[in-house]
Amino acid sequence: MIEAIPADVRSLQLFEGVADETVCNLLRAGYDQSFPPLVTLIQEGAPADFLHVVVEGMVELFAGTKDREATMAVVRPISTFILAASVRDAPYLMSARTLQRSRILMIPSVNLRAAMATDNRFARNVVLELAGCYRSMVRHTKNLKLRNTRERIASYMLRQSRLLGNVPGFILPVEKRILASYMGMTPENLSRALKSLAEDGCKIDGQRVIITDRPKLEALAGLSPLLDGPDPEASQAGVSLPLPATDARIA
Amino acid sequence: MIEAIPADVRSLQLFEGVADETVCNLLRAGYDQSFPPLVTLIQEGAPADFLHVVVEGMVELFAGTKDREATMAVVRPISTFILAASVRDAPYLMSARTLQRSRILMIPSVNLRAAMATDNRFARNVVLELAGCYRSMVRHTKNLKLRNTRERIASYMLRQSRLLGNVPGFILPVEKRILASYMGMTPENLSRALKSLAEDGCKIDGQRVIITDRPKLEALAGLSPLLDGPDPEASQAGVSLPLPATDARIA
DNA sequence: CGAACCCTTGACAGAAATCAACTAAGGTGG
DNA sequence: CCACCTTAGTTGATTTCTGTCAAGGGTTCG
Repeated sequence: MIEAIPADVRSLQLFEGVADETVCNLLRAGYDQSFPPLVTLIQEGAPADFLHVVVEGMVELFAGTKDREATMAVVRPISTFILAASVRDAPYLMSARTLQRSRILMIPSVNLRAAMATDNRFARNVVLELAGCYRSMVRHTKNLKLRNTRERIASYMLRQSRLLGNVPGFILPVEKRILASYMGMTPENLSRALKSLAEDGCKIDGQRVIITDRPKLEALAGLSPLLDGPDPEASQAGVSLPLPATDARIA
Repeated sequence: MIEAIPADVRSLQLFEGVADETVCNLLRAGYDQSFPPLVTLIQEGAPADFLHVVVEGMVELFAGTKDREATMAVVRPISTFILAASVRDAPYLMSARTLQRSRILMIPSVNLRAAMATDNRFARNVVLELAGCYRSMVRHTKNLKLRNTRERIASYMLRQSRLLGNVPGFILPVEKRILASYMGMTPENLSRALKSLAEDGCKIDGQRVIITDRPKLEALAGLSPLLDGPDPEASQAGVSLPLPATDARIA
């Protein structure tokens, strides 16, 4: 299995500069599995026995009470998730389910912590990764508190555009109902708000998004590098397309 | 100055089990200063040159756009803040100001990172601290997304009560307007909601809070260990009184 | 004593959730 | 291949919630 995931997983920021021995030990202890869509990988509240890495596919992190549910992030390759619970040996605070057929690498938390103890560079990489996750969550929270729905949507569209190289058009990477939940609104509200954004420089047709008036949209979003970040930083940066993916840009 | 902060700072989780030499180096490189109330310690967007530690007093972390502002957390002794920006050498995502006269220990980020490189135990402590901060922020976000205003307030009151040992009565640790901002609502709304909570088992008179019907209040809050956490975990766990403070409990 | 400032209260406007109905697309099984 | 079912998305009507504006009480501090 080490041979099966050579470049992709090895190129994780988490493993950058780390001794091959450390990485190999982690990978040997881990499991590499494929899951169909809509499989629950993690139940919030369960003990965090494994660090998860999305190698292929797409995973939703969500949380809920008995009658409500909220999407917290969508993780795309190659990224880790629930690192914090793993290193603390604490219960998961979020559940995870596959949105597509996904290939997941699972590394036992025990081995993760052992690797941190023996390999200082790896420990520091974990620090950087966690700090990125933290900052990503801070941004998300700031977004929720400081912007209203239309502003959140506008900023999301601009962020997507930037991730693809400031393209004027792209395809939404996830279903709208998930987007709505991620941004803290109902699907109905998202639908209406999307329609109304046409007046502010952003037209939506199905999954296709076209930014028709960037300055106007930026004015609405009140775009700020502190809220939206010039850098992706974290692996789980939210509901985003972190890579200039093959077919996401449409214009 | 090392002599001036022996037990308190040394007892930080961050320094637990760390070699005296590492700690001394960090403290020698740091500055220990007192600030009057309402001094801005950190401006969001500025480079993170120092890790900050609240030794005495109280510090508010907040974020804002030009016309809006939101309290993100209130930090009380003995706790660190903006650790994530420090280790990543990235701009602060939040501003910080003193709410009371406060004693702040500032450790240069450069030294922090150097200590991580030379002392593995310290690096792992940073991991744990950051993971705690992350989880704390996740909880805060879940709170915002999954509960409405009255539920958020009810759960806050129950959490405060628990931190003081499940006392039925206590004094609010911060001004209501800050509480309101922290919980994502306007002061007017908080005021009205607090009044209405009398029907649900929680009476408020000025700064004094008395839980009159705990089961009823818990039912309203939908209290769950995953949302509210049995453990404080992070140093900046929000707007809370993490210690059984001298005069906070009133009943 | 006056000036801020926090908090509260009321009236109102605006935003968002809810409920319900309908369309469209994709998958299943006959 | 088609009828059927499920589900995402949209739209409209309505209610509920929340923010805004305005005013007044109380406290602290110079």
